[in-house]
Amino acid sequence: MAFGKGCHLHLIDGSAYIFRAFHALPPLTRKSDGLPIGAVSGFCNMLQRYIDGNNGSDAPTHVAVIFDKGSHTFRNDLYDLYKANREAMPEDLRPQIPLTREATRAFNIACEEIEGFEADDIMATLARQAREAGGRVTILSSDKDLMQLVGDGVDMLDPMKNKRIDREGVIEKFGVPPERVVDVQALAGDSVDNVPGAPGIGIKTAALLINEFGSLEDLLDRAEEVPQPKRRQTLIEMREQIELSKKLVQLDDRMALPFSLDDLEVRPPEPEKLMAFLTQMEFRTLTRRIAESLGIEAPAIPDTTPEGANPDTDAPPPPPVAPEAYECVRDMVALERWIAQARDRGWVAFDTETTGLNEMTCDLVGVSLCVEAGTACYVPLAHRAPGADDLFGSSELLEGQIPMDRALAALKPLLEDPAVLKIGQNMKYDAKVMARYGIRIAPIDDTMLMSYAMNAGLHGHGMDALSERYLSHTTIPIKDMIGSGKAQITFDRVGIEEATKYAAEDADVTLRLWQSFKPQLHRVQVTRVYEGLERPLVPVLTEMEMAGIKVDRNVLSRMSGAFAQKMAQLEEEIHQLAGEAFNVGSPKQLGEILFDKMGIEGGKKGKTGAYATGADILEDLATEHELPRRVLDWRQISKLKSTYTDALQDHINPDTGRVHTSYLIAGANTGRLASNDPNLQNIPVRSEEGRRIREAFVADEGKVLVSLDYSQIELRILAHMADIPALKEAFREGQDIHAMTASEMFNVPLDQMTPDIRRQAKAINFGVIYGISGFGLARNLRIPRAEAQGFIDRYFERFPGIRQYMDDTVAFAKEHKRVETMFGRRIHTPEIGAKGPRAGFAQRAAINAPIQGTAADIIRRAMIRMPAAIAGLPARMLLQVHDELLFEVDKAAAEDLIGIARDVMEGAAEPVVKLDVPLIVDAGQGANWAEAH
DNA sequence: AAATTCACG
DNA sequence: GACGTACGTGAATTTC
Repeated sequence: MAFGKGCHLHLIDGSAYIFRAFHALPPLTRKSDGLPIGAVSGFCNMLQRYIDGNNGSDAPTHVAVIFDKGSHTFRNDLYDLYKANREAMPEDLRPQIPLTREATRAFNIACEEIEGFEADDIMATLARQAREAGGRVTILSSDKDLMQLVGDGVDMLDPMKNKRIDREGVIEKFGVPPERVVDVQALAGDSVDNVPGAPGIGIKTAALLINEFGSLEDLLDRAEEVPQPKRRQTLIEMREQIELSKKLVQLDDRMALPFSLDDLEVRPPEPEKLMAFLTQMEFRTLTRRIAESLGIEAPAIPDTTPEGANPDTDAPPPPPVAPEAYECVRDMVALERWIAQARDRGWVAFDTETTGLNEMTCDLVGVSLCVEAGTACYVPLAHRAPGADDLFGSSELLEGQIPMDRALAALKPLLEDPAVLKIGQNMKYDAKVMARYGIRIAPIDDTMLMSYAMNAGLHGHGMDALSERYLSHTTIPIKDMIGSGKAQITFDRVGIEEATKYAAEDADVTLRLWQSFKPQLHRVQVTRVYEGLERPLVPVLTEMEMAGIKVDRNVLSRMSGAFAQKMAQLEEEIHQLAGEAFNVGSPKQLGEILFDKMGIEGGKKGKTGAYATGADILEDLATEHELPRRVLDWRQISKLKSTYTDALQDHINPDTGRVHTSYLIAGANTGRLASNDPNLQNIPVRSEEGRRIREAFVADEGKVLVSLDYSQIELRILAHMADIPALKEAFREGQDIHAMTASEMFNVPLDQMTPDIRRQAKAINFGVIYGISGFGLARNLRIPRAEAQGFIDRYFERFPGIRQYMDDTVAFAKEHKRVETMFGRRIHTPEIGAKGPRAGFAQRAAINAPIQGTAADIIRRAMIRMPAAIAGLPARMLLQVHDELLFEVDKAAAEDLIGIARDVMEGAAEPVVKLDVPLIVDAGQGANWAEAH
């Protein structure tokens, strides 16, 4: 039936339905795989209720559900801050968006959306068309932005309150009739959509003014006549902003639509299609109820699926990975098609190929995208002919590649689109590479971090291993592309066809892993860990790593020279003492000199049969002999020179003059970060000589380095977790914890404490954190083993809760094959049931992990909150060293920074965890890291 | 590539 | 009665 006189059009505001459904309902997940499904369920319920309510005389002849699509509309072109303060879509809602489209179609209701337009504009256009054709319109929404459409033959219906809004209702709400609503909105502005309006004027004042002057235009033209001086001034000065606001709130009812009113005719339900969708969603009650109302038998829904099953129980299994099938994207038309597909889905797996492993120095060679298992492409951007170098080591780009700038310009809106989730494996790498090309990828998911949150301690989290383990698929080795060793080439020299298979496979595998992991996160109950402690760290670390820290090459190079001299001198003395020249750096040769030639008592070690010559052994020998002392000195300097003063210089980035480390988020089993390339978490500090290396880490001109570190954080956590009243009390009183321990253990009053007794207690305190043993403590303190064991026994007697904690933790580990931090991070302990020496090892690791891991979680929380907290200061967070954060800040703002950052760190456990002991942060500042620490 | 050593928390 | 032995990392060097 053609739309015309007597017809009645219903327009359903789909996006409003979804958000209502999402926020009104408790989170609900699909039983078989944990897919969040609450909003879809609520959405279906609302649609069903809508259909049930349509039996009256007022039933529609035409109906459509209208959705928003894309985040960029013509309003963003008018005003780039339009809807800028809108919060990101909740993670659990995102995957449900496409499902609501499916649901609408399953109900056999027309479902319309147009890229780059808001649903409101489509509804405005349809409403106008319907009126002009002589029909009536009802808009099912409560959105006040739509009230401007109400009028002769058009009204609104709030589906939740079942309240009809007509002309009178609009006047009640806005104080003006519908045709003046935009004028009021233009003046009042809208904080939700970030429409500026006129400052100081709200809806009430706006309505007053519009009623008095007749229209916005008249008001602005005759603003001089407004009696209130402040108001008058605002209207005159802000005229442009007000006019812009009107353009933002004015709906476009003249859109060109690719469909007509006739296409929206009400269609009878198709029970099979609807039932298929509802059962796939596993809506038991809803399926039964709708089946009843349709007068058919409700299909059975399988109860549940086995662990590790494919998430889409009703969907066919994904196709096997087939690298030959991947598309190579060589022109803009094809690229735009892929981008559109990604937008349609709301997610895309993304991967970059580069010329190296260092994100700060490598060049982008190509990117790959995957929108569905098996449907992936590679976009080559900078491949070159193999070997055909010119004098400067470069060659012409190969034909058939989209120019880099054009491709990136097309990809940027997608990669930055808040409505499209970008899925990666180790996304920090890709985020850093793309950031150097001016693209800030967001929002993201990361399969490496998902694996880490679920399976830390069980296996590694690299893509090849994950693919093997969870997809039973062996990925193409990178060696097949670039070779290895001396003949290794960079990825830009790999043939484009070969590269397509390799690169697109990575994106394909990443997407498949994501589809498998995403529902598992819920099932395993680590969603909070992943979303709260892993994923948010990616942008924070990206910023820190790209900021880098300034290192003074001259300081290092001067020290290097001095070290070389000292080493040469020591080497000569060592050779003389040995009576022959040998390589002091060779433990094997040193062992032979010491134990064979010089005949010192000592033993072989390990299956290699080599003598052990570690520092502790040489330390013992040093009391009797001179040579070992010199070797120890030589080794210390050699270490400082090779690892620090020399190697560090090679890490100074020529472009920035700074050193950019890279943090591994999923490196350490306990939740700690690890730093590499270079490791800036092990810069010397314990020895006076080594400490001076920190003088080379400097603040930029006009700035200082600020260091804040948690005091005794692991002992505090132990005191809380093991619930030791004496320790908790001591921390609350701000006492010297090691002196207190010594006093308790050895019955020495605090005022008679000696440094030596305190030192022993300190060693015991640390030993407890590591899972103490008599042997280990004896070796550490260099005392007889029996005496060490005596200390431990006494410690457990004085603090019986410690033993209890250790026993409980090991028992928990044995039962669950894992332990947990206070924030729910899981650390697996597969070796806990082992026999022999490995048993003790696994038990100590299990005892230590919750303590070390909880401390790691706390500083992660501080780091995640830090950027927002210090946003107003001229400061940057540069480094994390487990319990320390290092900042660079303008001199004048150093104290402000210390105050704010300290508050963030000391309060980082809250509100999730309330510790019985305070967290205390010490701070320092200076021109270099040695001074700041 | 493995083993050894040593820097850090 | 013997086994080994403090927790977590990364990097440079030598040796196989």
